[in-house]
Amino acid sequence: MEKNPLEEAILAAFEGMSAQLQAAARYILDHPRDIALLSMREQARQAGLQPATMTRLAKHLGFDGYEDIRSLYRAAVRGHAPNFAGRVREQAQHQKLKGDQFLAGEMLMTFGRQAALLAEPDSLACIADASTRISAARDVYCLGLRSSHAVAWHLHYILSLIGKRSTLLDGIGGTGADPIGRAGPQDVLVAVSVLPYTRAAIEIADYARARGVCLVAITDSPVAPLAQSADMAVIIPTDSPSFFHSMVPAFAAAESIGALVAGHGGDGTLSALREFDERLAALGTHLTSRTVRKTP
Amino acid sequence: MEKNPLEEAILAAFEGMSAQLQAAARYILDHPRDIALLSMREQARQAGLQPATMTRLAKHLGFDGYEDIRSLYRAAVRGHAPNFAGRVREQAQHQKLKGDQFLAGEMLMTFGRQAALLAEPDSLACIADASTRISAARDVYCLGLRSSHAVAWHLHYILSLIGKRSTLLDGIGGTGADPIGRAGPQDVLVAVSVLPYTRAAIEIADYARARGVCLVAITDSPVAPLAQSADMAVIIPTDSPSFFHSMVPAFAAAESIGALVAGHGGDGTLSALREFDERLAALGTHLTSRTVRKTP
DNA sequence: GAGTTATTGCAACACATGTTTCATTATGAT
DNA sequence: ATCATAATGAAACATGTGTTGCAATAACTC
Repeated sequence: MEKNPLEEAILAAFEGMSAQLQAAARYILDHPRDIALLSMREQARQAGLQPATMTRLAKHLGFDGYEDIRSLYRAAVRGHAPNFAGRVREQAQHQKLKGDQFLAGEMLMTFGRQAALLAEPDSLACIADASTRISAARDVYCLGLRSSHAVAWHLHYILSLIGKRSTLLDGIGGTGADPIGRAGPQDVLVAVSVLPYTRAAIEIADYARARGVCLVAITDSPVAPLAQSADMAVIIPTDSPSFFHSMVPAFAAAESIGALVAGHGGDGTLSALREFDERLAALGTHLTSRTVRKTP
Repeated sequence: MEKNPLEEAILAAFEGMSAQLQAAARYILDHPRDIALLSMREQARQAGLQPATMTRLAKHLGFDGYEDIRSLYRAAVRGHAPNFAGRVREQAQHQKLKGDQFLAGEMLMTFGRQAALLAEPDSLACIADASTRISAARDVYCLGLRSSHAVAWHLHYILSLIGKRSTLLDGIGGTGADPIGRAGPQDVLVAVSVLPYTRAAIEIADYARARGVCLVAITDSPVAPLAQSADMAVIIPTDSPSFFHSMVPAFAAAESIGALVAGHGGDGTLSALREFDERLAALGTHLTSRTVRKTP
């Protein structure tokens, strides 16, 4: 059944309602989405009721007016969260989380919603398309500047791990764009860029495109500069309750793409991972114990 | 991304639009659900545009008015399935989603669940505690190697943005641990490390602890090496349907911590952000146009 | 630089909105 | 049957809505 914020409240008060109020309440229970979408008068029309009845029901349920009910239902449609979000909200309210923890909770719930958006079929198709292009490429170049750097780096790291020839265009020592000079039509450039778009990223992407490199964009809108010139784009949300645009969705998309490319590799990936492990073991890179060491 | 009935029509007409029309079009593409839920004037307010612009865009796209567009988007929301996660599963079953998209969908749903775990009160308390310690610190050192690098880098980036004295211990040029030699009890080291734990990260963390530096760990278990020696630890999940342990939860935690530190800053943060903007503007780092550039 | 066209902001307009009030009707208790 | 209370429909009201037209500004062409 659909999300219905007032279901319990209405069921609890239903018996004590008059006929008209019950009819209005029934309409709300049966059409939660229309409560969000239609005006109160249009709802009353569709329910065959007087507009005043809707307002009266709202007051009967303890609200100031019907606009409060519509607002609640709009939030439900807008939130469109999986069940865990509702649970976290209730918990937050009951425990009276304050300040820091409230904001952090809001941010994390936003990340959850964003992950859900990315899990929708058209986004999944884009992620799969991107991974297919990367798997087919001779070389992969990963580009992300400023807030996008972490995303590009992460994808580069995963691809390197699985033996894919990946190059990070990160500008260290002023050499950022040099490697792209070797790229051609058999290669892929994965460029990450969100508002505010960095000029250098766009220019490098244009240059690569001019060389016939396949451009895969991870960006925040279909009309963003990168998306318009890309061969394909993975569109990610960046909205956040905080001042900072969130890079978590882009990071999640990049990790998903990297994992899919790994899955394409078959025996080659397995052997690359094995070589990696042996190399790191020889260099003593990782602790062999998973847990506590004695304090030195 | 969400259902967007006019995506193709907008993309096709985008280049021929004026600046204001493009901004309105972008708002529609980026907020399809709000198109259904909010009045045209409220949308214009949120987009920072004139109401007449919304009507003009509608006419530009061949409609009689903006109400036609809203009606289209309401229909899209009305047709939307109730439970997106359930819908993806059903669709997968009915349409026999191919391997890539199924795995990507599973990963993204895992990220959503992990976000929910991090949104629970004990995790939120740790995130808040970490942010409080960082805010109180004279200097902050961010450390994350290999797969943890992106997380450390992201936190470092946010802290730098808001004017916090942050240093990334990244080992470039073999100088990774050098800056920690200047650290003392007034400083914080944020170290990120998950299985397989890198030896260098643990050793640097130990060194810092020996110097009295407050150690904040972002790691995958309360009994991980880092957590055991840290002053406090943010425990993040890393499980993933893919071969690769996921760094998305750690990334989300780091971003949340950074945002909370920003919120502690008050006027200092605002002026730091302003200086940052001015510096970047002076250097021409970002594109001034949010949307398409003419094809070069 | 001048002229033309396109764009834009603003104000006015007709109409819709949600709420409140009043008069009428219905219901319940005695 | 009578009376008091609750419920109901309709109208009035203040405010918001989407659209249109006008004047000013910007952009483009010659």
